[in-house]
Formats: sequence, C-alpha cells, structure tokens
Amino acid sequence: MPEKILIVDDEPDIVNLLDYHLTKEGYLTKTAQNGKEALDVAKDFQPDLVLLDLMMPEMDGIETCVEIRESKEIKDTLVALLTARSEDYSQIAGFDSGADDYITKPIKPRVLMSRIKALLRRKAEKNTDAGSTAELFIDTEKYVVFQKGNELLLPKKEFELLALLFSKPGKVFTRDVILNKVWGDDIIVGDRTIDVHVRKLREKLGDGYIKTVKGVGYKLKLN
Amino acid sequence: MPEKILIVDDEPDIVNLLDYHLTKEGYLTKTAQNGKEALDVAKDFQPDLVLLDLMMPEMDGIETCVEIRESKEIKDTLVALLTARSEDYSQIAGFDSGADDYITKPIKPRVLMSRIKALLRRKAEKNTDAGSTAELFIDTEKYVVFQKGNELLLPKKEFELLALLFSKPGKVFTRDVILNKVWGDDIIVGDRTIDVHVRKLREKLGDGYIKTVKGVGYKLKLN
DNA sequence: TATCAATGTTAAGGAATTGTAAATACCAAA
DNA sequence: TTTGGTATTTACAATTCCTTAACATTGATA
Repeated sequence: MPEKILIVDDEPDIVNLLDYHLTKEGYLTKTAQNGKEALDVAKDFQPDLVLLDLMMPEMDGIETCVEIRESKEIKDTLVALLTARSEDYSQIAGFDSGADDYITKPIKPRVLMSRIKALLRRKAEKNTDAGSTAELFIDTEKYVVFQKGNELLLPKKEFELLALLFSKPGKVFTRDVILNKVWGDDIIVGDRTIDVHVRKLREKLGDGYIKTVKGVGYKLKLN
Repeated sequence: MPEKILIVDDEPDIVNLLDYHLTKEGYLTKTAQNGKEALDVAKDFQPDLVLLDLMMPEMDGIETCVEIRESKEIKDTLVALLTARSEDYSQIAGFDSGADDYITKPIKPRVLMSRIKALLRRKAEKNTDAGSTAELFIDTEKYVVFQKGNELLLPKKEFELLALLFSKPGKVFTRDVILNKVWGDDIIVGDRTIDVHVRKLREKLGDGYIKTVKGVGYKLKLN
C-alpha cells in the first residue's frame, strides 16, 4: 500500500516539482492550491502526510494545520510545513500549531525525500506499539499524580516513593536509598515494606511503570 | 540509537523539567549543575547535544561552550544555549562562541523538542557516511545497556561484569581481577562461574564483543 | 599432531530476592 | 472511643538469578 501524500501550495511550479519527485518515489499524491481545498481533499483522501506551504492566500499553512488537527475526519495525518528560510518566528508558531516537522525552502529534493521517509517511518513505529505512552506527571505541592490526565490521589508514603522514582526516571534506586529518602535515616522497617508499597502503586498505576531490577532496586520507566 | 543529551543548568527545577521531557522522548540524558561539571561529564558521556544554560555561577554558558569547542576529547557535540528572552547581546556572543543554536526561556517543551529534533537530524544527515555512533553504551545509573539503540536489561552480575570490561575497552581483565571486582574479595565461587556469565552476555550481545585471551582473561572489543 | 590445561556449553537445583494477600498496628479526625 | 484510612508486618508463594557439575571443545606447547 503506497503511502498517501497531499501537497498544498499556491504556486503551481512548486506543486508540480513536489508531485513529480514524490510520485517517482512511489508515493500516491494529490494536490491542492489552498488551505480550504486542502481540507476538503484531505477528508476523502485520508493522506498519511500533508505537505503544507506556510504562505498561502486565503488560509495560510498554520491556520490550515490547526484545522486539520481539530478536524475529526482527518486522522493520523502528519503535517509538514514548508517555510522560507529564516522565518524563525513562523517556525515556532508552526510547531505550536501542531505540525510534525518543517522543511525550509528552497527545497532540495533529496533532503525532502529523506525527511519524508523519516517522518513516515516514525509514524509507522508509533502505530505498532500500542498506547504505551501513558503520561505521568507529579505535582509535589498538591500531593497529586496525573496519569493520562486523570487525577490520582495517593497516600503519603506511596506518593513520596513515586516522587522519588519520578525525580530521575530510568535511574535505579536501591532499597537503601529508598529507605533513606522516603522513610528517613533512623527509622527501621521490615524487608517487605517497600515491596508492599510498590505493589500498591502498581495496583493503582497499572503495571509497566515501576520496574524491578533484581538485586539492585526499582526504577520508573517512562515511555 | 538513543541520542545522548547533556543538560547543564544550575537550577535543579529546570534540569528536572528538561530531563523529564527528554527522557520521555527517548533520549538518554545526563545532567550537570555547572560548566566545570559539564565538561567532566561530557568527556565520558560523549553527548550528541549539550543543552547549556547561559547564566551560571562559576563558569557561564559561553565560557563552557568555548571550552567544549576547544576540548579534543569532546567530539561531534552540538551545543544549544538556553538564554532568557531578550538577552540579545548574549545571543550573538553565544553564536560567536560556537554554539549551534540558542533557545529562549521560558522553555516551551514542544518547541524545545522540535528544535532538538531538528538539530540532531541535521547532525545525523552529516554523519550518515560513517558509523559514528558507538554501538554499545552502558548506563550504570540506570542499570541498562544500549546496543545499537536497543535497551538491554541485564541481571546484576552480568551487568557488573560487562560494566567492568566496558570501563576499559580493550584491556584484558584477568579472572582474579574479575572475581575481586564483581564478586568481592571474600566470596569463593567455582571455576566455571565466570565463563557461564560470559556465555550469557555473549548470548545477549552477540559474539564479537567479549574476547577471550586464553591463559589471561577477557576483554571487550568495541568495533 | 597429541596432549592437557584452559575455556565453552548446557541443564538443573538451590539460594536469594521479590511478589502477594491477609492480618495487625497505627493514627488522626469525629 | 470509634472509625476509616494508611502503614507495617507476617507468612508464604513465585520468580529470577546464580552456581555447580558434567561433559565438550579449544588451542598452545612439547
């Protein structure tokens, strides 16, 4: 199944150039001359990627990009903005608009191709691993954890343990360190105390966050 | 191939914020609190990119950047300076110091990410010819080994053995030394124990990494 | 090339570590 | 004092990891 790319630019020369190269590479293309047309076409065409010129009459690239992102009929589409070099401000605004990449003009076909390949590859990768990216965020002031946007209330010890692990995701914290930081130097608790708290956290967060490194300690795994 | 980023800022909050986002995106990070520390860490870590705060006590970002550029141990590293908005003069000075980009605070994560991606992508394009990325990397803090980009989880003993060999690639470690460093002075284990662990490492890493020097010991061969 | 010590290989048992459920202890608020 | 939630302990289960033992293979050296 060839991947579908929608090319949007008001200058026919550029559209043709891009169309030529992309077709030659085996992509399936459609074109549009402005943002409005692009949206219409995209709804039917369901492209994998939209190449969007920033400067266009009527509806510019950023506007169009925002609309694409808000549209429910256009799913899973990557957007790459084409910008004139040195439009730094535009670049930033472009990313805030939800674009996945920007490509500066003048366009060098080879560079463009590798960019596009990279983008589509990343997209393919994302779609293979199921919703593994579950956001986790900690508010140490409010003693609250946000998981995928949901607020999660944790008891003190559980929270402190999670906060410790969260302070350096990926780093392994040994049981000693955990005891020191969460329980304090002088307090002595049994062997299984930490495990039980880990257990409760896993119960609430789901597995896949806290990893055991046997003989060493625990760590938080984001991603 | 997780790309390595060194974060340097004297404010722990900012370091943590950046660390969090970058880790989440799959980068491999290390942190430092000032320029001096940064240089030390960078020599070992060999980051692909250094995020460098401009305003730091002791040695500021520009100084640090200049030192990085002059250091022969730190190769192929991009430097991005973090500056407060409107420090126009500094920005210019920053570029003169050899920085590859500057990023203004307050930091917007998405903008930061796209900048970083763009920087690293450009770098990657330059380096496509040579296999410049070391294909084995050990993170003792995270108890993790990266091999050609894949994370590899190793049990404690295997990890420690590999870490020992990795600490001086090419050097031959005798069995005595290995026993002392990994198992400890007082613990006595049988003849075949080391071999078995080597075996398991070879199983996981593939052959060609750990070489036997018969009658002497083992060594790690990188490339 | 024949020898033999060093190393490779495999599978299995046991040791150490961690997981888990339930019971108990704690503690602050009503 | 009771209550409800939290924290810790207990006792046992489950799991992973380490080590060993038995045997195979290698490679330096006579």
